[in-house]
Amino acid sequence: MVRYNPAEIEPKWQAYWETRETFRAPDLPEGEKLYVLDMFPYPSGDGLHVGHPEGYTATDIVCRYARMQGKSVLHPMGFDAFGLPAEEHAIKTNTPPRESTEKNIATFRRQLKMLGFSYDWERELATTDVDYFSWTQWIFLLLFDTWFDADQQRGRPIDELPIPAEIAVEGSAAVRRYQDQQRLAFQADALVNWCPALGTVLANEEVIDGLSERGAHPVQRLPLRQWMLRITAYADRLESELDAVDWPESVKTMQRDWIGRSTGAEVDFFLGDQDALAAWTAARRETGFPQAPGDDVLRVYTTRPDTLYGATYMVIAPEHPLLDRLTSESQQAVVHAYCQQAAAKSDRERLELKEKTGVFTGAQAINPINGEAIPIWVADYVLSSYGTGAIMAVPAHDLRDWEFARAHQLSILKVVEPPSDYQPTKDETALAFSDHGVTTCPFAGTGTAINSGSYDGLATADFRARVIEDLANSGTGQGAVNYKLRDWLFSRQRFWGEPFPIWHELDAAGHPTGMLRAVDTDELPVDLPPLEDYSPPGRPEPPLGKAADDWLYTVVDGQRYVRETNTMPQWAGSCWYYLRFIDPRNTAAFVDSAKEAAWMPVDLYVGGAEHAVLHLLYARFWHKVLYDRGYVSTPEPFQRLVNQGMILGELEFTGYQDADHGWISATQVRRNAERQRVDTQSNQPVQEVSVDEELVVKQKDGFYLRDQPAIRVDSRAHKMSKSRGNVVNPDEVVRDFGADSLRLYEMFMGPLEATKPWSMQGVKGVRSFLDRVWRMLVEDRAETLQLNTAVQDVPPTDEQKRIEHKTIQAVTRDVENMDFNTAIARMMEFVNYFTKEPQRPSSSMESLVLLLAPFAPHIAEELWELLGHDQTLAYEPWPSYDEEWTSDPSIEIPVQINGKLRTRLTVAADATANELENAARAEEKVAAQIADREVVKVICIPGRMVNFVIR
RNA sequence: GCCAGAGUGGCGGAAUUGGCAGACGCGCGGGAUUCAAAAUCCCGUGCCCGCAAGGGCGUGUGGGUUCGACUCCCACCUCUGGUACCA
Repeated sequence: MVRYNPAEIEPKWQAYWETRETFRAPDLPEGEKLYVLDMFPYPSGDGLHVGHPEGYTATDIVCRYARMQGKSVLHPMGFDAFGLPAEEHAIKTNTPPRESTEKNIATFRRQLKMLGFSYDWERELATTDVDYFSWTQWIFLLLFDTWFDADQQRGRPIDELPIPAEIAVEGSAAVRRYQDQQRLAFQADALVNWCPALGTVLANEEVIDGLSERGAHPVQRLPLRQWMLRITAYADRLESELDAVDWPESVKTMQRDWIGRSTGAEVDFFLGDQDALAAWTAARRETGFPQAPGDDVLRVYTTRPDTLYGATYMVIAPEHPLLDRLTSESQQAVVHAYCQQAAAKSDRERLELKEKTGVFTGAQAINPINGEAIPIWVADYVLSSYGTGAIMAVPAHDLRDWEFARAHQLSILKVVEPPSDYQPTKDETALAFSDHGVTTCPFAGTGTAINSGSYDGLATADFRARVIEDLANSGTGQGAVNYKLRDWLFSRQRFWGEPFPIWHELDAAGHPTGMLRAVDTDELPVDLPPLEDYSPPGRPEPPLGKAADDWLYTVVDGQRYVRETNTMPQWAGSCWYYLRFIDPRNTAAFVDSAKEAAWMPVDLYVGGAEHAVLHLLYARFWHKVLYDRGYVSTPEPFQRLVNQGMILGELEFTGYQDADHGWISATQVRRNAERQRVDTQSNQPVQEVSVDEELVVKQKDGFYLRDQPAIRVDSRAHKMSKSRGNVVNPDEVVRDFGADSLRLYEMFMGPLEATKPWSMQGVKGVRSFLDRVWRMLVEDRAETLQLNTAVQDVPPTDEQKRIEHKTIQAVTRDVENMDFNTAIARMMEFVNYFTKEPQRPSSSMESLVLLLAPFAPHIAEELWELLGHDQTLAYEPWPSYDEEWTSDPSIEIPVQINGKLRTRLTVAADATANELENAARAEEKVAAQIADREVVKVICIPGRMVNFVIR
């Protein structure tokens, strides 16, 4: 008995591929190239998740198919291995994080190899490899050496930065400081999440609702010197160049929303007395609108400069630099108290309290459009980090300003008349109020100007254009663009990350002077130092501060320096790994230009949708800098992107119970505003309870408890999680069913991009398909491996030939479209047909084996060998089909009467409309139905259908 | 709230362009084989009425366009993901 035994044949073929280097990619592509990339995994201690092989199998099929079509394929794999879990493990066990990281990588590598993916393992890399992060540091230095030329819209070497004369005269230190301000990698104070109880700084994702994820300790926001990357300089290009890539529209939209480009104007409001206004106005007319606002004005950004006449007050953020100067003596106490309170609140808390709080500063500013003085308030609904951190409030035409004005009795002046047929939006009506029987609400749309002096009667768009021109002429404003995108906070107070290749200059007393020195590129890498202990430092400082002095300090040319002790975030390594895969062992460059130009861009990039914004935006940013500086040949790194869907746990029945464990029907459970499930009658939260399948019975509109037919339960699948206990382990699936079955099942579940639940029965199903494939070709009752006697070297019958060619056509088309589920269904049909055939032509069997090979490569290689071949099938030509054999000579078509199916008709495939109609009329059933009725119309679509419209 | 995407049998899903709804698989029912079981093979399987022939109803809900709608249009409901005062 020679049964299909994946445990035996899978390791056999994996060893074959490895020893013969079957999937080694050439340095340079020969002929048509295809670069297919998987989002490389973070090697967690839990090992591979069944979600990983979903995308990996899809790309593997694409690659194996492409090789059989004669393309040069680059298909690498590596590990995104810096990260928090390894550092936490290091702290707990006081062992270097590299140890656990390497152990985890070994597990991942074993599991990936066990699944038979056709990676070129010679190119494997981990972001934690010193050879790799040496070049990450090199790229950081390139960012450090680059400034963004806004006129040319590209990054240029810092040497080429024009130095203003007034700075040049101040000497070299001033020039260096000026340069440092313009670099793409620069330093700034930014708020960090400092957790005193844990004695460490936390990443944003480690803070939940203002408490630490671990231990739920309070977290404070502290300003700390941080490295930033000037991604905002590239905002325009990051947005517009999305047009050129073949990505899901939803991902492009998410990136555009994240970048959040808006256009409007910056306007200066004079801060002096009315008496001084004339002089200021005259001066501005002379000098024009200055680059920096100066102390005598409050600069605002607005997208609606057409509403300038409706500005009745101004608001600045609590962190605004002018706040102290603006605050009048009498208001000092309230303003101070307000700012203290605002600072204590986390961003989230600020949002949760929806009321618009704020206090008057005591100061006023003069509106340049009409010379009127309006009060300046401070309120935390204005963000310091957007625009200029100050706004002109137009309560009549901005919902937030309206709410604030209503709460603080500030005046509201209408300056835009809505179109006559305008219906207020939901949000607008929600804010309506009635006064003396008149109801008013804000209007945030566009319309016609009123109460706006000489601009009255202008449409919003025209007003906008005109007023921007007028503001520019008077030197009080100019058109401006703003982005929601912020500069990228690039440092972490962590050990397990890439060290920055930067020295800080120290003065005689050992204090930093603020001057920086880049590590020479020939001194890279800056490796991580060994530490005595990995526990948090207990101060809001990085753990690298604990390194030995010989790592921390140096002296160059008599000048003493201390190392930068922050490390880079996990995103850094994943920003450019796709380039290193092209030339992973190069010691002279991060990638050889000829190889880069030959392989780039990545033709297909597959991974989870969770990276839709950050990873993909950061990588595109780095790539554009490398492009500007001439190191890569394409403006975009990833030509085509596909997101694989999430794999959920097995389907479960979920019931709901109240606090006393009484059942509540799912029909009366809703999510409240906080996304908690509550009983709609009592408004009390309910508990989710998993219900055994046995206790559930199906009724017409859903599932109900067998014992309590009034209680409906939900039937759904949940995310896999350790706590829910529904995690599927790929090792076990391979042990029980084999890698080919796992691969095949992951592809058979449904469309690649869909979210879908796991089913172990489904795995069993595809395994029995592979068993059937095996028995179709193998004599399983024989003692030794031999071909099934039904497999014979005979030409196929016409019918067999049609099945074969139709299958090749369908599978080819489906693989091209990445519709792997239907491709597998077509192969199942082929096997269902041929297992019933007493004679199975070996040529047809070979076609099926080749079609199956990308999906289930181990069994395919084994059967290929059995069919008498002594070479791998990895480079065998993909089966071709003949159009002539993909259609049947006669077909069955439906006959409808008034659009309802009445009967079917077997006709020649090329029957004309006339022939169809006559054949249909001759059909007994049809004749009976149309006999005494008037036939109004007959629709005959050759090859499709016939429809009689009768009265 | 806003922006995407989705809703088809008991379950996963299929349906080139508006043209036979439910391919393929799971599950379930029946049968063959077997001392028996596993495995395998064969038949059936959307729901309702009917012994059957046959008929009616069916792609989240309500409406519309069309000879004909899972597919196109309008409104709504539910779910999933993203986002959150960005002036």
